[in-house]
Amino acid sequence: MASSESPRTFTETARRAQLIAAAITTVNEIGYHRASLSEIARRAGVAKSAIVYYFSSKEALLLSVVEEVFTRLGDAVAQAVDADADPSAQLLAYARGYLGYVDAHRAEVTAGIEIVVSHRTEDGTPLYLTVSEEDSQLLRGILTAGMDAGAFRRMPLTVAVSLVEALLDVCTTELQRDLDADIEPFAEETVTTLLSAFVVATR
Amino acid sequence: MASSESPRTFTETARRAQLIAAAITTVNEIGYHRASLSEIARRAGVAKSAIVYYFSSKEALLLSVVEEVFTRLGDAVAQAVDADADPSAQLLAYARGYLGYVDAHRAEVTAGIEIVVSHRTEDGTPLYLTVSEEDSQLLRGILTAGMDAGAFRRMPLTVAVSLVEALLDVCTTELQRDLDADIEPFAEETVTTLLSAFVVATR
Amino acid sequence: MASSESPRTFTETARRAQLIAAAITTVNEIGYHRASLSEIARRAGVAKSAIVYYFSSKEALLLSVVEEVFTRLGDAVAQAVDADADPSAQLLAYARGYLGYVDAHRAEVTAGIEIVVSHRTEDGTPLYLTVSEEDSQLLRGILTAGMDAGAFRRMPLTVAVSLVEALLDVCTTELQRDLDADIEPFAEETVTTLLSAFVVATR
Amino acid sequence: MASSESPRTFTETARRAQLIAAAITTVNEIGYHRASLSEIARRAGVAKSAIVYYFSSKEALLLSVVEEVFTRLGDAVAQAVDADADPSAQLLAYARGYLGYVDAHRAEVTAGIEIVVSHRTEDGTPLYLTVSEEDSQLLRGILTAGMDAGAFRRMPLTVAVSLVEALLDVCTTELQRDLDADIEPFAEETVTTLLSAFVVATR
DNA sequence: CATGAATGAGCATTCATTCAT
DNA sequence: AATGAATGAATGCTCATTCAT
Repeated sequence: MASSESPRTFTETARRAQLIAAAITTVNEIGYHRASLSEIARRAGVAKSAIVYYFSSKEALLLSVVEEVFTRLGDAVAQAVDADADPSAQLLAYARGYLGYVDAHRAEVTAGIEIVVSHRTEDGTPLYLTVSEEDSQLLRGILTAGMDAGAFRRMPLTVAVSLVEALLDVCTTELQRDLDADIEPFAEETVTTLLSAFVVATR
Repeated sequence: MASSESPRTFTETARRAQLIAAAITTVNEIGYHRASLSEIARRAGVAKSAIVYYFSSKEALLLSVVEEVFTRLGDAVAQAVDADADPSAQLLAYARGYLGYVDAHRAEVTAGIEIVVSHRTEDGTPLYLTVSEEDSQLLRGILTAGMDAGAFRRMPLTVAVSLVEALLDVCTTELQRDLDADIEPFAEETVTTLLSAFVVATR
Repeated sequence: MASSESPRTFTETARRAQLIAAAITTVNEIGYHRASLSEIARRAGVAKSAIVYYFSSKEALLLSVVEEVFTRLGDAVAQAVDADADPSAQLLAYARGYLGYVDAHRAEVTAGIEIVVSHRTEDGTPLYLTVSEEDSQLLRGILTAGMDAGAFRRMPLTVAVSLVEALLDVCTTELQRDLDADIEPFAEETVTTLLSAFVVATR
Repeated sequence: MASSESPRTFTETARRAQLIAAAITTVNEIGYHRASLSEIARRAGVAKSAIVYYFSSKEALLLSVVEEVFTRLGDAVAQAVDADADPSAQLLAYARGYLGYVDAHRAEVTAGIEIVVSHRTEDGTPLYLTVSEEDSQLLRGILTAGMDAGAFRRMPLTVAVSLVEALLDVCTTELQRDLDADIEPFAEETVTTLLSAFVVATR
């Protein structure tokens, strides 16, 4: 069995990565709800049961994809923000870091978003509701600091978070339309809009 | 047969409306991917085969839901915009009309969005790609006019459309979390952001 | 759907009976734990899904077999006992009624026993533990009355019930070996043993 | 290879005993039909393939459990009977020896019975049919001798054997309900019944 | 001696669809 | 106009077994 607490073997790590990659490809090619175990297995060149061997269920695999993708995205963004102290600069860094990562890792992010949007846990709640609660901590910190400092227009925190996330998702939506799209113009205007929406004009 | 080219009978129209309503309820209650024909039929109080009788397939029913919902939403928005001639006023009316309709028809819109986001056509393309191409004509007109008149910040039209739609979707996303949510604060800030993003300061 | 509260249609009743019969045949031929839905369906000449259509799961079908078999067996025994008032006569009638029914309905009873012995509910408890609690009421009544009247040797009720059931199962075990066995000698000695075990010599 | 004809090594003997013990524990904890190789291996603290290495198949392991358990039970009974020459005394010793061993080795016997009752060989025949044919030799000898000597009530030998085994199984059935049950009352009445069933009153 | 890796056959179940009535 | 009956393809998953190391 592969999902125990014991440290991962070399083969296990490699196989898991391979299967996660196959899952990403599959989701991008045929969409979340047609991405069956056999479709994923076919693309990975392994038997269906190999997936269950390494992840213990289809859901676990998909959740691993999500975790993998958004952990990396979160790390990239955190690192981008790290250099700045000023909320406005941080927000800008956040957006640039986010969009830069998305641009550089189109397939992963696109699949991750698709899964997060489409997947339902056993009780029927969508995944994006479960996931994002803790993941938006950095963003919430920046927004709170900015509003407290008077640098950002004041609004309820949840509203602010939703606005930022909605704007940043413009690019990923575009990528979902076409993985090879030129998102540069979208990214540019997104950033501009973001700043115009939050940063109050200083004299 | 019910799906012929002949004009709809009274019964047929009523039944279709009833089934569309049942589909909306079902999608809201258990989500798109659990909304099977039998679940919908159970809620409508008819046999599964009745759905196929009136809509020829499950997909056709869901597509009808989408068409119904977004046609009405489009009409409401068109009517709201109609009174104004000035692009800035039109954009404001567009947003207010859109958000007002969403607020007043939460269940329909939420279900429509859920379907549009989750459903894939046979070749795997998501529905929201197929649908929105022609439906954004009004918005594109307003934005083009505004940019041509120098009232709006200039940017590529597709980008502008995506930005507006992303911002307007903040409220529907919130409703997907909780159908009874108070979206007033979201709506307010969405409109403010929208205007700040597009309308250039005069003089 | 077929498992609702509504009264059974003619077809439904017939199909259910047919499927129960097929389940009995299958269990007798290849044993409980090889009696898969497809084996049962093959013997019934229907698709696997037809079983799920009429019973909502494999377990429900098997439980229906058990219920059917033991309800009828119980009725037959109750009717046999009904004529007598004296505990000793009742015990004799009980045994004769039981063994007579078993002899006349070999396949049903054999399959019922096999299922009851082998099946486990979701939490792992065997079925014969769940089932027999209430079903032994008649027997318990007879034994209690007999012991209270001094006609039967006195012993704990649960022990008495177990002894009687163990003895009566000698014949069904023999039938499990060979459905066409001559169980007459077994039945005869079972009854003799039963009486010698319980009925105290009068005078 | 481990299953060859060559004499068992020390390690091999120990491993086999360990795996048999794990199989017994597993069957008692989760029942025969959930006792998969991986469950057994987990409880034994070894890999699944280790079981196959020592027993060549799952079935072989289970058969070994049965053989082990019933050989020991048989030996214990044989030893108990050995002291007596008189059929009545021998039957009593047989029963007492049997029930004493069962009481003292609850887990083993319970698991053995569970396997014997539930398992089917490839052609579908239950195991208890295959097993008991030769194992009842001692009992058959006692019963034959007793009947020939006029000490026992005369009846067909197979019937007599079935009756004795059914009565002795009352206690194991009780243990299957609850491994910690107090079977003393059951044992007592079983013996009484056994004697009353077979031993003819001598004047 | 023992394992981790990988498989393939089989499982119960779901579900959109077809069709006779 | 509407249904109940029945299906077959597909799904996620279990598990004994094989095998290279």
